[in-house]
Amino acid sequence: MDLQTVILGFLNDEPLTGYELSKRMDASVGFYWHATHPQIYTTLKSLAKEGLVDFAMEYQSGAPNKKIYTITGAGREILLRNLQNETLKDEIKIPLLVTMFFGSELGLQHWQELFSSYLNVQKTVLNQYQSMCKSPPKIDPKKDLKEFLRYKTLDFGIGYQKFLIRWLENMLKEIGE
Amino acid sequence: MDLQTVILGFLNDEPLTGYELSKRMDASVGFYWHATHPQIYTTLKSLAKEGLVDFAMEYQSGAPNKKIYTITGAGREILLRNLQNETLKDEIKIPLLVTMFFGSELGLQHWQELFSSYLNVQKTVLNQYQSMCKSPPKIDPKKDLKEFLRYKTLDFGIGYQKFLIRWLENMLKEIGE
DNA sequence: AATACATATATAACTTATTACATATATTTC
DNA sequence: GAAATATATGTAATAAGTTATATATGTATT
Repeated sequence: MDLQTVILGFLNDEPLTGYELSKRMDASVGFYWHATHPQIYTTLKSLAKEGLVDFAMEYQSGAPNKKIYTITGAGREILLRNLQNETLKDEIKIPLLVTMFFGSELGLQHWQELFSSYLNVQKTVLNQYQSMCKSPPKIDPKKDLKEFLRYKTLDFGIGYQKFLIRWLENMLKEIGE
Repeated sequence: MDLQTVILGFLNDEPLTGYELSKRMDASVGFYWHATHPQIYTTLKSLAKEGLVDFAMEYQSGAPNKKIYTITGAGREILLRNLQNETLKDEIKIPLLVTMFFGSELGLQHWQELFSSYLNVQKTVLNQYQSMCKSPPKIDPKKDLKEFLRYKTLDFGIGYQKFLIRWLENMLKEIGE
């Protein structure tokens, strides 16, 4: 999995500008695959060079011009091939755990503060996820696989946050505070 | 959090060669912060240049020579500073979720196979984690914060794997197979 | 004797990602 | 009226990470 494939995936749904792509990512896939805007703009440029996407200029008087990107036939082929051959090797970097592994010298009080501020952040994230989907819909995977799979990525996020929050609360109980 | 800090963290415990460092990482921190060996060797080189680590050659007749790295006083200072100022921004890349978001065209059967092979991998990982710690020890964080925090990183891994496995089993139930 | 695997180190070429810089307008808030 | 924020696009410099290649030995297996 790489950013090229992620961008092709979004453009396979609808034409988008770099800016919109960036916002879309932040609001969905971004939680388990993040990219900054310079990365997105440079990747779009190289995708265009490879003929996997195309773009149309939308000239705006007053406001800055837009480049609206669309996926090409070749792009769709590459997208499907990449999704099929995906090796599913996770890359998970959780600095809290690394800090825990090496940071016992920071002392108990530091850890109480760190865990409880991290807990607050994670509760906010959970609320964000839950507000994206108030009532869990009953989607039949046989009827609408796309909606089903997309809902399930959110369901994963909610489940993960709940696990994290439980784990942190238990941690705080054990170290006091 | 960066690789420099991770390496300094290990060397703060004991002197190690690049190779040993690589093995240590694979067996512990590697699960939530992975690095390849070329990365480790180049980072050690730059740490030495900055005076944060030092090394002694161990000449071996027959076997290849070793470079045994130790942390310096400056290195210990930087380590503690980095751990204190850690911003705890997670970077999580889970290609399965990205593939789910864009890969509905792959069809139900593909998904059944993918989820069940991913499930097997995750069960193996859980077994690995559990074999590292057969009986959950009762560690008093007030008495041995280091051992407590290190155990808790493993506890996190076990909890995460259990969540993942439950989620995957539920998924397979919902899509059949 | 040959193969495979573990130990041990390292560079080169390449790809990816981050941070800082740079510009420009519209709308909202104080 | 000023300041902040959102929209909108990009480049440059740097840092980080991957894959392939290179060398060399010990031990265990077949």
